[in-house]
Amino acid sequence: MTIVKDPSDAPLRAYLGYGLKRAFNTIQTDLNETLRPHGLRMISFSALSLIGAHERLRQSKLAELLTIEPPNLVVILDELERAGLIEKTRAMADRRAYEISLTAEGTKVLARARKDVEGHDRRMTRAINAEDRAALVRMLEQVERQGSREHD
Amino acid sequence: MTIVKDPSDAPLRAYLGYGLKRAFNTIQTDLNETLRPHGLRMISFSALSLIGAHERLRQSKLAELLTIEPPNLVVILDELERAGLIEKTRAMADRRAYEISLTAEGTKVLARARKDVEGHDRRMTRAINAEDRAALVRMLEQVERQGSREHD
DNA sequence: TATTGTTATACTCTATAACTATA
DNA sequence: TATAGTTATAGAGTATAACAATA
Repeated sequence: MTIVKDPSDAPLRAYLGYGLKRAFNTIQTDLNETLRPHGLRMISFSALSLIGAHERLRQSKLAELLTIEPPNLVVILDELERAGLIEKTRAMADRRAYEISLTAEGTKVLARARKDVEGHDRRMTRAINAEDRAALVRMLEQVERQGSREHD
Repeated sequence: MTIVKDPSDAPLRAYLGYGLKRAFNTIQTDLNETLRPHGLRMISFSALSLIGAHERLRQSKLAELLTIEPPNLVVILDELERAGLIEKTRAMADRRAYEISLTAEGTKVLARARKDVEGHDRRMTRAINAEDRAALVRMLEQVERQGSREHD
């Protein structure tokens, strides 16, 4: 086991964004390795989870929840549809819109992937106790909200 | 001021990577806006800071500190050199290597940019007190280290 | 032979403009 | 006229292979 203790980047460690970027890169790499066997990546796993959590989810609503632009969601949904994990059906109320739902296969893949993601998550936060971890998640949400405010 | 309270992504809020990604996206957007007037972006500001903190920094060492691949650093340094902020001189000890240092102009730009980055940082962490903020930074470092370990 | 830095290249993520079909 | 979804495209960020100069 090797822990790098080089303090040469100390001047940057003072900024939250620097640590955030490095922690995120670490987690993203590990998460994508975790999801690859399931044919998923971070963003498509997120999409699949949200589709599983909502009845007849609108594509526009999903893009909003994922905070991605609609054109980028199209590619992700094409991927999930080709893999047989989701279905898109025209909304009865508005024939422009699509309602997205999991297929039986999608439900199975999501359950399996979720187990591995939970393992990944435990691995990444092994050194942090439950209370601190909850505080960490709460603070990250505060940072996220801070950026969506006007400079008030 | 608007705070989004839509709990529709609750199933994903359980995973650290999800919150980390969202917080990082928020910070990166704000930081890049902060740095644009200085002709810098997150990665080039980081490079400039490290060059300023080390005498005759080797290009290979800088890539390692920034955790980026050497080919990607070439582009960043070209950018900083064209802007007149850094100088590359051949190392006397090893004529393959370059030693990077700030120009007088680079020193000035770095000082000005750093002030704005500190403002950005205070803005992003306004809702978090000093003690919690220190804990946040420490936990992010733990997460980063966790990923660089073998699965032990 | 190995290492420093470079070139060329490719893949992912993100963002915008312009289009289509419906409303 | 406006909205839901799409197509095409472009810009970042990141990664690898192959090369030149030097060790």
